[in-house]
Amino acid sequence: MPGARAPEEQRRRQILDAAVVVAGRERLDGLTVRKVAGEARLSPGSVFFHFGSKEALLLGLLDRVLVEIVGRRPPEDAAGAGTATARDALLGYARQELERLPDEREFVELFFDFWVMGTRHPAVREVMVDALSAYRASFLPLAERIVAEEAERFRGVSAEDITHVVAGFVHGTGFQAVIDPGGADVDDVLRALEALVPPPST
Amino acid sequence: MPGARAPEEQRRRQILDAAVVVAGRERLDGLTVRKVAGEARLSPGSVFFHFGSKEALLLGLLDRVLVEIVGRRPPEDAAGAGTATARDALLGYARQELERLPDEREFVELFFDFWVMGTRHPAVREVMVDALSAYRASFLPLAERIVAEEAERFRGVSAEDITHVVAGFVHGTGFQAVIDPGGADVDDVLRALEALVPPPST
DNA sequence: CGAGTTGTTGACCGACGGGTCAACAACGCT
DNA sequence: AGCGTTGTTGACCCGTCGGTCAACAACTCG
Repeated sequence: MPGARAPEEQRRRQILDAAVVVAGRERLDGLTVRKVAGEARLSPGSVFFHFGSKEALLLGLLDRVLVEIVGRRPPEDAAGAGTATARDALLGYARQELERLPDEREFVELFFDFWVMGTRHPAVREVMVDALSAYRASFLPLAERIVAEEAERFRGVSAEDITHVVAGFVHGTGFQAVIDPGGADVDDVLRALEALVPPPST
Repeated sequence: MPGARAPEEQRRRQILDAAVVVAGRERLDGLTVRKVAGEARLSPGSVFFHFGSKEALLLGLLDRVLVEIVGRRPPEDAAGAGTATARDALLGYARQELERLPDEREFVELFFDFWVMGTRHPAVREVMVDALSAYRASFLPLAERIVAEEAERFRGVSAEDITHVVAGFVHGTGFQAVIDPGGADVDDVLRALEALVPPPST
């Protein structure tokens, strides 16, 4: 029954919701416009009417994924400061990141799918690179405090460099967890990390 | 001209060589049996004759990639010992791993393609998980020396845990480099890592 | 009520992919 | 020489996918 209007922009939401469902089930390479349309109980033509192309649909989906992964950081870690040393806060941050992996597994997988896709796809790459940069920036203040707390030890090392190390560790461990869940115990790995990165000697 | 025989098993090599070329150019998702056949100057039917399915061809290609990435470790690092402390040797190992990324970029990209593919594909997953395990095992002796050198500091931490941390960092940084080459200076990041992981206090 | 606008549909198109297969060619063996 | 084995070819089958489009339906505005 053609013509059944929808309250305007809600259609885009409806379609993106369907895209999330389909991608959660079949991953990025299993996502087709037809499946998304079917999941949204619409015709393929309608999806093209609202998005114009599959690429635009994917970029819309990517935004959704990024909101879930990098956006919506728990508010307390910008502060993150409080009582602990910056080193403890940053390690706590890493712990928190790794511990939420199992819960958000679906979005994490999609995040990594887009990561690899961005390797070939310029538009996706740009969005991903920005997102990764924003991700590191979210704990840059902690890294700055670390550098400040032990100026001699971190001579010639910038806070950004430290965020790269932490992000590298978190993402690498995330990738590992995605292909081999239950392969390594998160708690054991984190304790190893804490032993490798000692607290300030002061 | 059908019937032009080839010296037996050399055809498989020829086809896999072509697969490497095609995958290097178009990545995993751009690889089709037809393109591989064309690159090898054979007909598609011939590829199916020798491999049976695209999946088998991909598994063959995966072996090639793994030989390049995890196999063929420089001989000196098993020793790796020599004069330096284990901590220095392990950090040197990480440095060596990151520095070869640009040179082997093609294979590294394919390695990560297979990594993500393994997330959905059981056969690929199994091979990848084994390869990652072998990768960590290649510097396990260094991790064991680290634990031994400072028993108190690493109480309750196994050498395997340490390899997970190092592998996580290396892979995460590798993924980052693949999507954003030239995003972070490898040398800077490594100096940050070295500052974060201090030498034994002895 | 009538005309224009905005959606909506599903058939359709062209391309392409994995896989099959009948025909055929080179070689080894007896 | 004759024959079976092993390759090799390329046309072909069939499904799917992104995208288009003519037809049509609801809603709006005059």
